Amino acid sequence: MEKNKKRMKMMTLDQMKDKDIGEIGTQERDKYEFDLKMEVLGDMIKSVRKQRNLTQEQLGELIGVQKSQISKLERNTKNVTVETILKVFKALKANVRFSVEMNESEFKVA
Amino acid sequence: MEKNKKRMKMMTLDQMKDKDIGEIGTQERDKYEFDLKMEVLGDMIKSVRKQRNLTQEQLGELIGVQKSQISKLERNTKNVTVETILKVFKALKANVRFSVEMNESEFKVA
DNA sequence: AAAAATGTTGAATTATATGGAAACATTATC
DNA sequence: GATAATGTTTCCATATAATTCAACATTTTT
Repeated sequence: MEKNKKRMKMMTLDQMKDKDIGEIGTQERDKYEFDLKMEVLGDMIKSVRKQRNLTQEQLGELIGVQKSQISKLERNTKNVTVETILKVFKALKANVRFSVEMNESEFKVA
Repeated sequence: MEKNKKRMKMMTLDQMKDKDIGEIGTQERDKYEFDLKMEVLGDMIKSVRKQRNLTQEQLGELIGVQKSQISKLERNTKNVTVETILKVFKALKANVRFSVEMNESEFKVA
């Protein structure tokens, strides 16, 4: 993260900003937050796809699935598999970063 | 990413370092890379759990699953669901970050 | 405003992730 | 090195993610 000055535009979601993860909320709150993240994930797919100027059908072809599947990935606030995420963004030639951080430590995963 | 100078230790995996995602490899290569990421993900769980000084059984209790399930998540190079990832790291009070970046743009998801 | 292109939805199917139980293996503790 | 604690594996059930097809809806183009 030192020399990562690659001048990037950041589209940070307000709702997604750092929050006290220590304080566990109610179950509804948890579900809400999960749905939010899933929704955002779908938005990301759509957003990147648009930037690549691809239709759902075209993206589907790249991956090997129907356009309906892409639509679902973009709109459904359902759960998703890591494999699916990687598959989609790979087709979109986008780099997926997944990291976990604790107090003082951060662990890069991909 | 500007004022993210929160002094963090980074455990970067050599194998995981930035690579040309534009150049799509063979299918075996793809699978290899996917397995790698899954393996690393498992390692992360284990690593954070250890830092929290928890046994698999204890972590399991926090989440509400058997220790065998934790073991599987840590060792299995299988696919995993986003919900599961979040659930585990939430129990570990660790913050999960997931982002997607293209050429010039980065999109924060969580 | 028709026609064509693109996106959405629902129902059904298939594949597979989640999970428990118990037996086994490994590692720590005495 | 026996005992206890921790982690692993296998077999199995259940839930649900991935996917298709086809009809429908929306948006874009002409």
